[in-house]
Amino acid sequence: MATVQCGRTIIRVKFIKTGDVLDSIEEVLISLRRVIRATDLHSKFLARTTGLTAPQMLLMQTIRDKGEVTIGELASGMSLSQATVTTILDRLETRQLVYRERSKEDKRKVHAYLTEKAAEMLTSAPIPLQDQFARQFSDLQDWEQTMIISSLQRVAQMMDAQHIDASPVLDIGMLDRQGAAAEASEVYEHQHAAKKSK
Amino acid sequence: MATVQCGRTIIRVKFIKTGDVLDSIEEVLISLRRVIRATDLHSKFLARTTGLTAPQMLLMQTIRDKGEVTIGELASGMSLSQATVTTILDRLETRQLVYRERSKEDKRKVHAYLTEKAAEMLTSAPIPLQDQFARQFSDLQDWEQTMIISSLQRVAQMMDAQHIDASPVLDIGMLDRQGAAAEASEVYEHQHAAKKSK
DNA sequence: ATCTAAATATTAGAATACTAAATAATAATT
DNA sequence: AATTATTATTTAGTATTCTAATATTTAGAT
Repeated sequence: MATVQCGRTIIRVKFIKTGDVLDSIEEVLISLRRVIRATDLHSKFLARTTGLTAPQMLLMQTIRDKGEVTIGELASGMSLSQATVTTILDRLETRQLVYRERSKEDKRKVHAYLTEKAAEMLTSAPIPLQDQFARQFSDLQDWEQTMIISSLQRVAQMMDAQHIDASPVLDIGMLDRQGAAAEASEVYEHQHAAKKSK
Repeated sequence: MATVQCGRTIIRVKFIKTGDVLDSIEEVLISLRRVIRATDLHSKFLARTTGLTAPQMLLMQTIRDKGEVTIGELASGMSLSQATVTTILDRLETRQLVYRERSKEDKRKVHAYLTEKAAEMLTSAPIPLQDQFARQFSDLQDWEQTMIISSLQRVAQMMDAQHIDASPVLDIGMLDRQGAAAEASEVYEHQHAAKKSK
């Protein structure tokens, strides 16, 4: 019976030994493909229903989330070239979903803003995948929600590990930051120091 | 201390109560975005290094996996229109990565095949993301690998639940199908019957 | 102050992806 | 035989994405 400390939380685990690591990886990849495919189909659905394409939608969401952003920030944030962002913004601007204003501090920069219309569209837009997912997710038990979150964070961390040197272990303690209480009953030595990225 | 049965396996869990379900969902979505973004960046990288675009690569992989496929099967399998598949195949055919043959049984149908060149390219192609991921994944402990797999399968299942009526709970027993042994120590009543999709 | 270099956004041009509609060929049905 | 359905292609139009070139502004150096 293994026991592992996660922040102030203890998890005691007894689990099967999977037959082959390669098979496990294959299962992970299959699941990931399924997830990615589902989101892919979803964004196609959104494109059909809203008349906006996925990049357009994503760009608007990014503007909403980041507030006053420049084109360059949008480009690097979305991993696109500035030219691409410009053309997408052009299309959004002709639909009056976005407007641009040159910065007063640095006249090289241009800020992008959402219009009222766009803000409404984003809030009132159908987000069936997220909604449906959220509904199902909230029906799960706490331990399962926590498990999923930590697993996904771990996977995400491993995937953009290009930028990270050597922190192969998820900071499960992050789960604890909501301020929930937990009592320890057993402790497993944590092999790697937790480390925040960014 | 909650205890849950997963197939023949028992997991005993004591975990924090996350503050707010909405926050949890937000964390899940953020992680998913990170994962999807990582794979997205990866396919861009592949496109740069191999000279092929992501759809082209995916199409070739699909042909390899499915064997003798028609254009329509490729289209539905990849959720694209036949026209799109046709044009992608056109480009692959000019590069001599794919060839087509009209079916003898049903002359409306056209089968797509990989050339030697393509098969080689697929096997020898750099798959650094998967490799890197696989390396890190295999370094994880068994319980963590299992946790990640079941979490991902659960998420994937919830995401394409459009097609599924009402089986909101992951068939964790699937994890057991490798034939590994496990001893039970406690049992938590499983609320939902396991159910295989497809 | 002037010149140079860097940063920033846009434009232009090209390749790809995607869809819908029309077309053509074959198979199945009546 | 005639009609209908299936399958793949072509065509036309829009969107995405990149690189390279351009213009403008800012910052730094002389």
